Amino acid sequence: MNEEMELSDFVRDIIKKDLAEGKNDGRVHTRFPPEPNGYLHIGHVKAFGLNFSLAEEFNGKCNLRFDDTNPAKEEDEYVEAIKRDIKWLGYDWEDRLYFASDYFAQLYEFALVLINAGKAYVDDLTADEIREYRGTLTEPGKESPYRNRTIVENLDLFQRMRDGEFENGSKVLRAKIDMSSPNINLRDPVMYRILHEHHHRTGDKWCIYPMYDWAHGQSDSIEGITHSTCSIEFKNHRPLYDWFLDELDIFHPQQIEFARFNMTYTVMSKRALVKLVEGGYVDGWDDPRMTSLAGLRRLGITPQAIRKFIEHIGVGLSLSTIQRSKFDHFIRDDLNKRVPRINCVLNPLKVVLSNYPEDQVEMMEFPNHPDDESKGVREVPFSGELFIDRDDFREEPPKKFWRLAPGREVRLRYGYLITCNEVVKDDDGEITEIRCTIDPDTRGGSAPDGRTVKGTLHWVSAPHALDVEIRLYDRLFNHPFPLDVKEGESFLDHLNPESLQVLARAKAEPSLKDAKPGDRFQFERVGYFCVDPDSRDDKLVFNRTISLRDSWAKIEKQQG
RNA sequence: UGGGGCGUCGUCAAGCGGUAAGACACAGGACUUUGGUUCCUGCAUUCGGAGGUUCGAAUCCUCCCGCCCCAGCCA
Repeated sequence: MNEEMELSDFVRDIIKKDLAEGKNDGRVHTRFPPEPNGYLHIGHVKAFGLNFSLAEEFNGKCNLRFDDTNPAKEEDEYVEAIKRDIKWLGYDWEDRLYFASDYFAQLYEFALVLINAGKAYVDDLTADEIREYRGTLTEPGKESPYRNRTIVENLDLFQRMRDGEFENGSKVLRAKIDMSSPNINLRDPVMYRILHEHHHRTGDKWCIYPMYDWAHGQSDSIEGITHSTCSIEFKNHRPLYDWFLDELDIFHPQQIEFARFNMTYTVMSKRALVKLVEGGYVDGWDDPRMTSLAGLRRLGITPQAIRKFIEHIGVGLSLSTIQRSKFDHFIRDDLNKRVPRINCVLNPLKVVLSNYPEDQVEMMEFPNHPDDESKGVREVPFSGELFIDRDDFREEPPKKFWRLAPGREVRLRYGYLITCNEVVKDDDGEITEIRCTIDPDTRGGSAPDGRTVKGTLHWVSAPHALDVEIRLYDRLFNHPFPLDVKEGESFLDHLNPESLQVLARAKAEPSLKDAKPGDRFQFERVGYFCVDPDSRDDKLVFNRTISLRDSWAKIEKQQG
């Protein structure tokens, strides 16, 4: 497999062409412009991954710029969370951290230029009136009665808007373009609104705030951005983006739109994510079931897996819904290569080895990774009382069940071959333990006579086992398209009631004793797990990142 | 029904007039001290539909159909 494969898509084609033509003196400068009003989720990685990767690939730069033009929704908490998440993915804006609010003064000067050119005016219409005057999708709008105020009057009014003389909503500054344009964005768009609101960075210095359309292109221009990518819903805004830059006659970056993506069994809209958090359906923004980067991190997914996944879904203009299985593939693929193996029994079943010398303990050698010797080996204690998983024993084994059953011989991985001879039950008929005998000639797990067994089980020595808590996370929704709802339903109706199952009494091998939050392991034959920050010294908590592929489960399901 | 965008395997996605890459998923098989990994094999005579241009069309033209976005003083 070619790991260094060169990425190719229409955005990169545009840049290659620009470079070939010597545009922008050969510079490539991108930016990622999030609004600090929430946490980043996996969908955002497509956007910032693209921008930072473009800079890396074409020897350019990528800025991080917070688009903080609406003080009502923005907070420093989000600024910090967003920076943390981008860094976690391995991207670096170096010293180029900017805020649209850094440009408020400059933007104000630009507005004066447009007013002086007769291209912007102060409008006294109310929000409702502006909506009425705008027309509809099929009917043209009509001009505001304030549209032809003199330049002097506009200058005076705009100054007084800035000085705080007027109430919220009483006036706006609008661009004078074309009220009958088929593109509604060009029907005299609002450039500034009055908002007597405290801004997370500029405090109370301003009471007029620029709208996205007025701030964005000019901010790009100020930073010398050459290629300004954004999602496809801004396609209709590009004529406006271009209009402002052309009227101002300043450096003109190129806006390039691309499509977002959706993923099955999950929601990615900020609105939906907020609802999940605020409604208490999940435990905060970093709940491991969330597609927020904070959640994926806590689940144990690696940044490398996320990057690979994003690279593989491509960049285009069509809205796609990626199957969750594709993401799962990249999660497993990365973890498999990266993570050490360990033994952990999720649902313990006691196994007593009747012919194993009492009180004897042997240290068995386990490789930490079956395909990577450099990861070394470790010693694991073996004794006469063990735990195996309840799933690995059946009193009446179905067809194709290779694991332990009365009279059956199986291998304890890197231990011994054992045969089950007795099943012990309590008064309710519940199996409490099974009694087996070992073949003492099979230490390490292979028989000198060459006989083979089909089943190999993982195990933990009972007296040495660590008690750990396991949180089995599953998909948050049980519907592939949670947002597809019938009348009167909500996406919340598609919540999977079994998305979290806690196993409080799992048994892990002692090697895990010094594991720290964030450490990842493969529990052999089970799945990939990550130590949760909720862990305490006396009790480790593990989150299941993802299970191993399980072909036995498939067979069993087919058998009914 | 105004404007803009998109329609290629179940899902993503290459392709840009020369005769349908790749990935995931799925189905077989090999190997295996993880029913994991790995490795083979199979998986669109056909590109939303219908016409047309051409020696030749997923690629060009015409018409039609479907899906998405836009009427915030949100971004």
